Amino acid sequence: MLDLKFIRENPEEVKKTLKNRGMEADIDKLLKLDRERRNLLQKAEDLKHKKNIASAQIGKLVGQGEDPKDKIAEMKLVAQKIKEIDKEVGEIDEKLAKIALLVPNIPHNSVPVGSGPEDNVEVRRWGEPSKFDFEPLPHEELADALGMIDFRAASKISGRGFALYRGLGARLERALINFMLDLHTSKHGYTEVFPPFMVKRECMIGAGQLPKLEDDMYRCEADDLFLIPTAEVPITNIHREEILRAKNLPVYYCSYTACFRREAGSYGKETKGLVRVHQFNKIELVKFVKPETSYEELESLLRDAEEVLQLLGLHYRVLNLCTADISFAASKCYDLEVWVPAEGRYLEISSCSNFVDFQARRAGIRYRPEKGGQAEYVHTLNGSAMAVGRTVVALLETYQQKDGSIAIPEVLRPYMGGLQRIEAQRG
RNA sequence: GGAGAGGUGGCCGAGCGGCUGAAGGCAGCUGCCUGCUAAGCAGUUGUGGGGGCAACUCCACCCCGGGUUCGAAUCCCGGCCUCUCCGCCA
Repeated sequence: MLDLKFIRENPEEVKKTLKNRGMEADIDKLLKLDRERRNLLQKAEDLKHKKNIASAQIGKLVGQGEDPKDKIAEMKLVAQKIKEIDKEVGEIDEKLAKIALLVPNIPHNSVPVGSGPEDNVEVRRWGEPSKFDFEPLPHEELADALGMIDFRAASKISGRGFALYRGLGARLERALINFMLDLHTSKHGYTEVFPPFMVKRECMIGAGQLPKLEDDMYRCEADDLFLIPTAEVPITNIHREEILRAKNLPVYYCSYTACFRREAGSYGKETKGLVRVHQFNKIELVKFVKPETSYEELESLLRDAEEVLQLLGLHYRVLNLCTADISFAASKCYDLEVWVPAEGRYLEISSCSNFVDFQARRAGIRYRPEKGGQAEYVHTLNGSAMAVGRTVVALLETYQQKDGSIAIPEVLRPYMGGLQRIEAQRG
């Protein structure tokens, strides 16, 4: 959420942002409501002032044993009037919030202006696409042939868009999770967190997922709880409505969770394999930092994420997303795209974003500066490091051998019981 | 699921219809003092919003939402959360 005062004072910039992002929100109506609201507020406050003074007088008179009947009768009317105005203000507040929650974050000036994914700017590439002297197979075929993933069983159990890992497939998934968590906790200084996978509505609003994306969420209606679409939601909300100590900043968390997405509206896209499923595993990095450091922190967050792919020896590129492509709550966002040989293209595998004070304002996460004084909103950042399922996709396709087996990268072997290669299994 | 207790400022904790934006303590800040550190003394410190160039001033906020009242942190109703005991359970 943007500061209402900021919108009031910079309506043109906000409108420009909307245009650059290809989004809509009725800023003029917002401003009109804001004016009405302040008008009414003024009236209500004058009356309240009157009431407060009169009440104090009445108290005094009663204390002196008098009976100020007239005054009480008069105040009764004033109280009635106040109630009416307050009700009106409440109605305007609701309308105002509805619009304000739909206004996206202002992009940083280093974000390229664009109208679609084609305008994203490639920042760098690491490694090279692997070369094959045979036709590389897609991951779902490899995984099936090796008995690693059973899509048929998954759909029997849960319908389309789910995966059931078995044997070394399940082991590989677990190995990747442990490898990533170990890297971030022991080398990059993140504190591991294992949060609930179901969260309350206000957490979804705080992290900026709602009200915009409700259709894409799984919701448990009886309790109004949501299955998390990413660990970002529970982790960001750890410090909701808190004032952090400056000396404790920055705070780094990393977390493994399953993620649940309905993927409403994307039927027909990427229906095969692990690329787009309703439940997947992800390691997420989340930072709470002082405002003046957040863009540096974004760069180091990005490096922490990149290191996962580098250690796994997977070719990737880094994109600086353009205004049309960065998420609603982000001011700047880098995507990591990993090379998937069978398809001969780059696949989004991580997204690293700076939200500046946007989430913090929604969620009420502040800190007290060293010198004391006013509490200020922290800046929040997060990034995937990595989406595990898509890492499996890239890994299988990149390390496939002519005989259909998969070579296991060095760093994963300790997590695979020393195994160097995945070959066809029985059962 | 049943029976109780409770949610007050950065933290702890008093208050239980008007003199309370809220005692006291801790923490923070500012002076003084002190070889340094620690301690001590004095002062000061909540958040959000409105108006004014300003000093300033007004309004709201004691978990959230309603209600009673001229007046609510204090009384009533609903919700959320926490704790204790019983039951159930991986």
